[in-house]
Order: sequence, then C-alpha cells, then structure tokens
Amino acid sequence: MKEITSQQQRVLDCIQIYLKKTGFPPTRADICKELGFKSPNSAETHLRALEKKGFISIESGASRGISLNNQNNSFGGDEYPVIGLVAAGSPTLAEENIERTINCPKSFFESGFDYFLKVRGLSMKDAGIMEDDLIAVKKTTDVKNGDIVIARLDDEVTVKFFNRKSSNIVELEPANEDFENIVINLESEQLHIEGKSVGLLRRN
Amino acid sequence: MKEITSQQQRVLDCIQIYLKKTGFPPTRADICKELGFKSPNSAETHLRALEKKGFISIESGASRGISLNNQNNSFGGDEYPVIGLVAAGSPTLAEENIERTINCPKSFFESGFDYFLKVRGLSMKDAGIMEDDLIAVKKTTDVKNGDIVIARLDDEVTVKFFNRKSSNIVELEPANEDFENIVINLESEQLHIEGKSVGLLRRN
DNA sequence: TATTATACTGTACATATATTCAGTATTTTT
DNA sequence: AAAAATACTGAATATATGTACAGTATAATA
Repeated sequence: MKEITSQQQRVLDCIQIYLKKTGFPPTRADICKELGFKSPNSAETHLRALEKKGFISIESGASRGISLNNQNNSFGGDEYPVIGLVAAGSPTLAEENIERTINCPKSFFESGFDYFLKVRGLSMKDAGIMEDDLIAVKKTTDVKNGDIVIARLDDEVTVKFFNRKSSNIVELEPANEDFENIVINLESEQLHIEGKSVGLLRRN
Repeated sequence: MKEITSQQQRVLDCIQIYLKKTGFPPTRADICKELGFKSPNSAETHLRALEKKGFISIESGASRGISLNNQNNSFGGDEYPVIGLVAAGSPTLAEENIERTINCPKSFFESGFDYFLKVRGLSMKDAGIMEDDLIAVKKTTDVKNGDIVIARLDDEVTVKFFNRKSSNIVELEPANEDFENIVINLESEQLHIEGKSVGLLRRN
C-alpha cells in the first residue's frame, strides 16, 4: 500500500462516511458536493489515484461502483484464532499455538482485534478476567497507562495493567492482591508489548 | 415487520449477496440477471414491496440507492437485543428496554441464547462480572444450583448465583462480600426465573 | 531541466439506471 | 364477488452518472 496524500485521505474518508450513512457508495458528484469540488473530474482523478494505490476498487461503467479494499466492513463473519497463554513461549499466530478458531463479526469489538487469548491464572480477577476467559487482543504497541496489555518478558507472556512510571521504568500491575507488581527497567530488561485487550468473551 | 413472500426473500437475499460480493447494491437489471427475470419492472415491484414492508430503503432517483434496514442475518449472524438491567421493571423484550442490538453468530455461546443483559452494579464481581458487562442470557426456568440466573423478585431484577436449599427455600447468592444473600421462601414470596447466564461479553 | 504526480475548473456526451405506463395472470383478502 | 396483492413481460424515457477531453497551476521526482 503506497502513501496516501491528505486530499486523497479526505476523499477516502468521504466514501466511508457516505457508505455508513446511506448504505451505498457516492457518485463523483456526491463527493464533489461533500468536499466542495466544482468539477466531477476532481473526484474522478482522486478516485483513480486511490485505485492505483490499492485503497479502493472501481467497477468500470457501473454507477457508484466503488468498493473499499480494506475489508473493515461489519458484514459477515470471520474466523479468529484462539491462542493459549502458555507459560513459556510467545503467543504468536503460529499454527501450533492456535487451539481453535471462533467465527465472529469483524467489528465485534469496537477498535477491531486480531485474535483471542485464552487466560491462565487469576492475576487479573479484580478486573473481571477469570481463568479460561478469552481476551480479544488488538496487536499494537500503542498503549496508554491503565490499558490491559499482553506483554512478553523474555519467554514469559502475561496479561497486566500497563503503567509507565518514567521514561525507562514500566510497571505491570495485576488486579489481584495476591500478586506483586512487576517493575521493569527498560535499560536492563527487554519488554515486548504484544498488544492490548479490547474486549472479553466468556462461555459458560 | 410484515410477512415476506418467498420471491421477495429471494430478492432480499440477492441484494445481500450482491452487496457482500461487490461492496455496492445491485441495479434493477442486476437483480433480473441474477434471478432470471426478463423485465426490470419485476425487480422494481419486488423492491417496492420490500420497502413497503420495511426490509429495505430506496433513495428515489439515486442509482443503486438500496440500503438494508436491519443489516441482519443470513451470513451466520443474527441481531441480538441488548437490554438494560433497570432496577424496577422486568427485563422484557419490549422495544423501550432495548438499548441496541448486536450482530453475533447464532451459536456464539454454546447453549444458544436469547438476548444480552447489560449489568448494573458489582454484586457479581468475584465471578468476573463487572458493571456494563453484557451477559448472554438464555431464557429458561431450568436452572441448577451454581448457575448464574437472572431472577425477578416483584419488580426487582437481579443477577445472582442460584442455590435451592430445600423444596421451598431458594437462596440468591452474590459474588461480592459487600452484598448479602437473598433468601426466598417460595410459599410467601414470588420468584420468577427469567433465564440463566450462558456467557459474557465485555467491550473496552 | 524535463517528467510525472497532484490538484483542481469546466464542458460535453454516451450510457447506465430509475421509473412510468400498458398488459396478463394467479392468489389472497375483504 | 370485488378489490388488492403478488408476479411477471415488454417498451419507452427522462435523468443520473461515468468518463473523456481541454485547460491551468504547483510540487515532487528523475
């Protein structure tokens, strides 16, 4: 996927908003009206650029024949892997770690997510995360204090609250008084953030 | 929502399949081609009927201006209502109690379920049920000791562990030491079991 | 320096498309 | 028994829409 310009981004946003609002894609004229262009060719050239860069597809000749390529639609379901939280070893999407898959709508958890992580232990019980619960994990390293993160220390994988104390001190805090905070000095220790929790699924 | 005829269902399915495949709605001609009609007016009249019955909306004058009204099932997903747990009043499926709906595969929770109940309070926190969590509720009166049940006492609705002490004594037990057990004598008090929890959904 | 990409206005036109009208026939409802 | 809904074919048409062509201008790239 190539770089997108700010104007092209505006057009892409316009298409997404129009789709969400009406249920069908805009015409060139609709885009012009929305963004203040005075010629349909303005929209046309932007659409061609977006197509060339892979953001959208255009069906030639069809009216409103625009479709978004990044399939973030809420329609249909997808199979999401369930990964066991093994004491040793990283929670990767390698096949041997996938216990099973769960069919679930793409937009089921608001910010989108990548896989389910099966929880071991009760270190987060006061946050309502119990043994065998499935945490919806979004793969990202963009975490804020208070986020529930999936972190890897050496080969140990753990789910904890994230709390950056200073530029090189991070605390991983459990939600269970029987467990201790984990203090990490980033200068001497390696901390790898696998992702953060965006939801939870429990099946009785 | 009125009854739908089999042919109208075929047209509705056609629209959904076309939408999923292409990303935009079909024209009258597309529907004809897909279903073997020889006149665009065949599609037109079916669309008008579907609109009248509330299944779709049609934007007059716009090409491909068809949108699905309840972006509902047929792709393995169904719309499940989310019901607020109001302190007074029964959790019925009456429209005024439905906060929104969630699209979710039918067999998402193993034993099947009927609706989501939004939790108020922390009386079940030690069972990992937090405020604003969504409990997947299966409507049933067939509950066993230890089940998490949705119970109604007079007009009060509550979520608790079920524990039958004797033939006419039932205890509703919270999972939080700050709350007291509720002891019910079935001879003098009315206990109504709305259903039991078969799962939980949390969205951060 | 020449070329390409970006970012527009403005006009024009073929065709894609919604939509109406005229029929025919069967089934359901009143 | 009459009216309305369903389920089509077939033709006609106004307009909605994609798209090409002709310009202008600036910024990025080779």
